[in-house]
Amino acid sequence: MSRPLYHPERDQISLPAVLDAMSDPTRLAIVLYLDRVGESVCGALTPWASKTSLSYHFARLREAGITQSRIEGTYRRISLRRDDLEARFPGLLPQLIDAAKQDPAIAALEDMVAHQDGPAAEPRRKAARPRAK
Amino acid sequence: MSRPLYHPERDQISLPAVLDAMSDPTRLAIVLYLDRVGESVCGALTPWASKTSLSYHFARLREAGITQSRIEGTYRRISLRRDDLEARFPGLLPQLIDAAKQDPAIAALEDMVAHQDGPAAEPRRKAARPRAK
DNA sequence: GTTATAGTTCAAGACTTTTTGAACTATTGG
DNA sequence: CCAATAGTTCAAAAAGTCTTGAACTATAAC
Repeated sequence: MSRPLYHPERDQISLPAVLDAMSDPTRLAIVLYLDRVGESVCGALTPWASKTSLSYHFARLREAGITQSRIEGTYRRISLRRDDLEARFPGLLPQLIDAAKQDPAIAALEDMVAHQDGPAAEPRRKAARPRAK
Repeated sequence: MSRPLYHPERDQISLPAVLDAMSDPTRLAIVLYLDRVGESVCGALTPWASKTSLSYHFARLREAGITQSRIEGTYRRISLRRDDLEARFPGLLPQLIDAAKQDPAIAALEDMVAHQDGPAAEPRRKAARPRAK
């Protein structure tokens, strides 16, 4: 877990891979969410799916070149690779985000996290509680 | 074979379905080809894949709402649903076509048909004899 | 009528995708 | 040290994708 996560080089990003990664409703909602909050962590989205399942989807986005993961302690801070995508396929990412906002099914998914009760977007380091059990 | 082929209504076109259909190199090349020639038939692309395989890919594009098939004799004349896509997801199709042109792997596939020896793009109907009904 | 052409449909097989839970690593805090 | 948290990895199962060839339908040419 300490070795660097795989990220394709800018020039290696392929259109079929990008579209394939974006063709899943969960992942489209993740991209919409990242577009809105800038940076997030895997665990912020557990309302959508299990931890394992999210790890899988985040890996697919990362391996397609859509996101980058920065390791920070036990967290992975994930964000969109806006500049690389813009360089490789100018205008594509903003266009896909725009289209996703117009698909009710995707927007509804995104709302699940948007209007959540708890502060899931920025998980607070929980002051490691006392031994209590 | 005489009943109308399924086409989703304009409002039923979903982004994940569109992106899924576009995430295959063969289908991206088909879209690029249709963008260039306007209208084509299934058999024009047999250099890329078998007849059965092409039928499958064309069905996927049609069922995602990306293309329309007009039955004309034994042919199906296939074209892009530019207006419907523009209405549903403004700017998306031109953007995807533009991006596809910048992916060497897709462009190379498209070239296979672009610079072909035979006149595969517009299969000549052998001058329908006066017998016509 | 017969034959040819354009395309679909079917079933099989190889492969890929996604979800699950259990086991695992790495880091933080006490 | 110990325990909790964040996330990955593994294997299994269910479902979906794509290619193939054979069988099929519908139209057109003769």
